[in-house]
Formats: sequence, structure tokens, C-alpha cells
Amino acid sequence: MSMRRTTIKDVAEAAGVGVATVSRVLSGGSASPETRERVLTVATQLDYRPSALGRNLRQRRSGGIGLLVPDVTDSFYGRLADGVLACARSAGEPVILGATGDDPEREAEMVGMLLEQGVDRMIAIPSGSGEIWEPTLRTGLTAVFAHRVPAGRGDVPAVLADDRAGVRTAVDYLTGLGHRRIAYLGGPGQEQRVAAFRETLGPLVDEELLVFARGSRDSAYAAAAGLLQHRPDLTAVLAGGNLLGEAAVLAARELDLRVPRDLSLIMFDDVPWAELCAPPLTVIAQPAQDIGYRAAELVLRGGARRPRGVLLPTELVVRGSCAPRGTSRSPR
Amino acid sequence: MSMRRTTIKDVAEAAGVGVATVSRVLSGGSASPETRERVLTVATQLDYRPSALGRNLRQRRSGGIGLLVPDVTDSFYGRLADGVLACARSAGEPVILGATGDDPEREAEMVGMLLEQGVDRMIAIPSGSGEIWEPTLRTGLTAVFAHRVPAGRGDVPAVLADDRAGVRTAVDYLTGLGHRRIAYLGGPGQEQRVAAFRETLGPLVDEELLVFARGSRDSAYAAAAGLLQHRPDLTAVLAGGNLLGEAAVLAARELDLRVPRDLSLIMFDDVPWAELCAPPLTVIAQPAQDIGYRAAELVLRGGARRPRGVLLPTELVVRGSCAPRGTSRSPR
DNA sequence: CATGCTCATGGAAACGATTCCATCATGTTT
DNA sequence: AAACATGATGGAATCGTTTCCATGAGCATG
Repeated sequence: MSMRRTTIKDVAEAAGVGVATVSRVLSGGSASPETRERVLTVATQLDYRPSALGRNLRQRRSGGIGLLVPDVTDSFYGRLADGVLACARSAGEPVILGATGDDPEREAEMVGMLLEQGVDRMIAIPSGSGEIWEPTLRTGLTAVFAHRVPAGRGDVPAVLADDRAGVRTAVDYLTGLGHRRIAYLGGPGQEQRVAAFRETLGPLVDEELLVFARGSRDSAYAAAAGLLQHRPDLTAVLAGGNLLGEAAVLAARELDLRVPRDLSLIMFDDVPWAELCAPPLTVIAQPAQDIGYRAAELVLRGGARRPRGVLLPTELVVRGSCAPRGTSRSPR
Repeated sequence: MSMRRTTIKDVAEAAGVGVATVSRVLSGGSASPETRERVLTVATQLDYRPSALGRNLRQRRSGGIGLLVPDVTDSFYGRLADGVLACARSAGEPVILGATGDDPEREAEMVGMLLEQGVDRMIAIPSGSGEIWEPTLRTGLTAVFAHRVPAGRGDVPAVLADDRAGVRTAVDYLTGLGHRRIAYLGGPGQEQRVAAFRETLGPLVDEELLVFARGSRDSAYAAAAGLLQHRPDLTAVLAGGNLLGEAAVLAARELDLRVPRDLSLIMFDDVPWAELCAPPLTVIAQPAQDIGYRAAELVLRGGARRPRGVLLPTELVVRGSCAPRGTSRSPR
């Protein structure tokens, strides 16, 4: 029924040369011009496509790069993945995608699966502590981290947005508008941002105004609603991601808080709907696609380089969700 | 430096059995209880993980399933991919992701790449005509199509949303509100929907009100803006996807058309931001995640089944972007 | 002319699993 | 007791490639 795939052996036979020669020609090794020509002709005639299976086994590594993101559903990671795909495509490398759900256990499981597949180059948005990665990195794996680094490890190749600057800009902008009680609504693994937040806000920082959600929408909403409910005195919120921003808008609406009159809101990550929102959301734009692309470049370029981290700029995009502090949100 | 991975041979040696026995134990073949126990113990002690490389070569197929979507950045496909990942994970199968950009050529290229990788099970949102798939399907590939089928091929396994019913419901809803000049703003490969649109609208259909964009945001905006500009007499738009809906909202805003007073809008695909939009968008919800999950189930369940297509229900979610036809959008 | 060097070349050995097949021990049937 | 069925077991072949190594030809140098 379905005839065998044509193998390198078939080509060798048809061209009257040895398999080694065919392999050499096809992978750019040395060969005499006429042999090369003949092999190439025969190969196209037979529509030969080398099987990655054989090659992978021999070289003890599957080509291809693994990509581990918390949630493909999140626009930010979607764009990041898109960047990775773009770069991988131009290099002809397949991308194996896994969703970790921001769960270290699942992350470890996926890493294991990738290793089993022979994948030795990965890009990850790490969820957990560095311990998961310690043993893995030692096996000769080339890993590039994107968007954040494993907790407790600063010396790994990574492509990051300039979170510090982003937070600083946002907070300065808010304080400049007169806001004093500013909340940070964070997600998993945002130590950098929180640190920058604390640092920028200085003595104004109020520990109760730092709240964190897990990755899910529900969790984000719960955190946002809880925050707004318990602390009616806050006048501005910085949301550390588009899911959290969405949750903040929803929660504010539910509590009849008008944005920006009653509550100013800045969201990390510029998404298409930020403009469609009422009011349009002021955001800190991050180059998600670039992050992915650069990470892929790094991981393809090979491992031993030590560009300890690429830092990509963020940009404050002012729209309509921030206003000078008013007195409208009166104490009871 | 980095010692060799432990192979099946190591396990066999350490357990004092042959490699065949180890393989059998590990893949659930027959073995005496004590042998099984011993092998299992040794395997865990040595932290043995079978290499997919060896297995794949032997069985002449890489495990893993290929997933081809037009654009991971699009929330719909993001959710679909998430569904696929969820199912694949529970089966322990890796997923190789590719973005086709709704370009048949790129699609063909990616299929080629997947075949080269030994992938023999794929899920695709096909961009092009069936011709791309004809030869491929003949090679013994198990393919399941999702969201739409290759043009000109109805007899392939597919998981689809019930587009006909969705369109019918939406159009009926709009005509029930008094609308007569209803436009359809479509994307690539939406023949089904257009047919249903024509069918439902009957004599009211106006060919000029059927406009199509390619996959990109720019193209979507251009189409939407062109439509609204050229035909100020239309009172309702049905957008065939969240990108198109977004474009319609933007274009309407640009032209100072108030939704829903001047223009009623229904969008295919319920996305989180539909609720945040001003006004909240009335949508036809599609179970994107389910589509992906079911497609993965189908492709994992194996090929020869003939469930010609799974049809998943859509649901009209009424929010605030539709109103009874008014007279406000006056002729000049 | 002999020696050595550079190439192109093909045979064969990996790579790490699965699986066919022959072997052997055990238990069952006549 | 002989013949036979059953089941566990290990050796070896296989998958399709890359790559090591030996061979031989051609050529320049001494």
C-alpha cells in the first residue's frame, strides 16, 4: 500500500555512490563537483527528504527547541510564543510547546518530557525556584529564560523586559498625579517588579497594598476584588499583567468605582483591547514578541555564550485610565 | 564531564537481564513478577528514562502531534491550542506547534517540516485548498482538522463549531431587531459561514455587504473601515472573528458611529475583553478550548475512525452592542 | 623515482530503543 | 513416560542517519 519512504540508501544506490558521500553532500561536506551534482539531482528526482529521526538518534539530540510558557491563552505569552516561532521558522527548527500553568511541578514534568524527547535547547518562562533547573542545566542543556528568571538564580542567560524601569515610570507617573495610596496587584514570579515598586514608592509603600494572585483569571479577580473592597482608601492600582488588569477593571466596575475618577489604573502589558476598553487603559507596553524572538536567537546561537541577560525597554503608553487624585472616593 | 545518559543496556546489565526483557517490562509486556520487580527497581535506582529518539527511529514515527494554527496571537487559536495541549499532556505526548499565517505556502512548508520530523499525527486549521493535503494524507498521516476544513474536501475528520447555527442565530437576532442592511465581515476560509449568512438573510442579502479581510489586524481594519465608509446605510455588522470585531469597533469609533445606536455589532468568538468593551459586545461564543481538546482526542484515538466531523454548539451571548434599528444614521 | 600530502570516497560502526525468533524450563495432557 | 503447550528470556536485527577510518588516486616535492 504505502511504499517505504526513500532513504539515503536509495539515493546512494541510484547515484552510484556510497551513503557516506550522500550524507556529506547533503550536509555541505566536501565532495567533488560532479559527484555533488549527481547526488543532488538524484535526490531531487527521488524527492528525498532526510529523516530527522535517524539524524537525531545519531547526534543524540533532537533538533527543535522546547518552549515552556505558563499559559498560551494569555495574550502576552501568545505574542512571546509567536516571536519564538518566527525565529525558529527562519532557522528551520521545530518548536515543542508546553503549558506549565505557572506550576513548578508541572514545569518539572514538562522539562522531563522534553529531555526524554532529546530536546536540548529550551526557552522557558520559569515558574518555580531555580532548584528545578539546577540539575537539568548541568546535563548540558542550553536554556534561555524569558520574561523572568528562576527564583534565586541571577546568573542565567535571560531575555527580560526592563521591569524596574517600567515600574518606576508608572509609579512616578502616578505619584506625579498626586496619588499616594498606590496598590500593586501582582502575579507569580514578579519579585523584580515588587522590589522596584517598593524602591520607587519609598516610605509611601503600604504592605497591605501589595496583593498577589496565582495565574488564573479567577484568582486574579478574587485578588482585585478583595483589594478594592478592603481598602477603599486607595486611589491607584498598578496591575502586573493583562489578566490582572482585566480583573481590576471588572472588580472596579462591580464595586461601582469609576475609572479614572475614583480609581486610576495602570496595567503591565499593552494588549489590543486596552484601547477598546472604557476608558482606554494606560499601560506599560512590553515587547513580548521581541522577547520571544531574542530568546530564540540566543538559544539557537548556542550555549556557551555569556550574555547574562538581554534587557528590552518598556514604554508607558498614556491613555485614559489615570487621573489626578480627586477627593471623590470619600471616606465613609 | 557530562557522563553518558543511562541507557536500556545499563539497566539490563545492572539487573542481570537482557535488554529485550527490560524493554518488555517497561512497555507492559509479559515478564515474571520477580523479574519485573527487579528491573523496575534498578530502573528507578539508575533514574533511567527511555530515550524517545531510539524508540522513534525504530517505530519510524516520532510520537508527538503537530499543531498548525494561523496565528498563536489570536485569542481564539490560543484557546484552541490550550485545549490541544491539555489533552496531549494527559496522554504524555509532546506537541509541535507551527504558525501558518493563513498562508497555504507556509502551511505546506510547515507540513513538510513536520513530516521530516517523523510526525504522523497532526491537527490543523487549514488555510488553503485541499490539494496541499491530498498527497500528505495519502502517506498514512493521521490528520484532524479543526475550526474549518480544507476547501473542497468535506470527507475529512474534523472538529468544528456549528457555524451555520451560529450565523443563523445571529442574523435572526439582528433581523428581529429590525435590521435589514446587515454586513458580514469575514476572514479567510469562512465559506460555511458566508453560505449560512446568505441562506438566512435570503433576499435581503447585498453582495456589497460581504467583505473579506486576510488574517492580519491591518487587513481587518482596512476592510472594516472601507465597509463602514462606503456603505453608510448599513445598520448592523456581523464580524467573523475577534480580530474583525476589534477592527469593526475601532473603525466605527473612528467614523464617529455610536455602537449600538448607529450601528449594531455582533462578533464571532467570545473573548474576555468583549465584556470590557464599551459597549460590551454581543457575541457568538465558540468553545475554542473544546475544539482543540476534542481534536486532540480524535487524533490520539487513532486514525481509521470515520467520525466525519464533530460539531460543537455555539451560543449567542447578548450584551450591549445591538439595538433595534433606529433612524439615527440618517442619509445625507 | 620514492616519499609524503591532500583529497574524494565507501564500508562499517555507532546512536538507543523495539521486536522477531530461537531457546529453555515448566507444567499439562494423553 | 512421552509428547506437547505455555511462558519467560536473551541474542540479534532493525530503523536512517552521521561520522570515523582505511583506501586509493593524484600531485608536488625532495
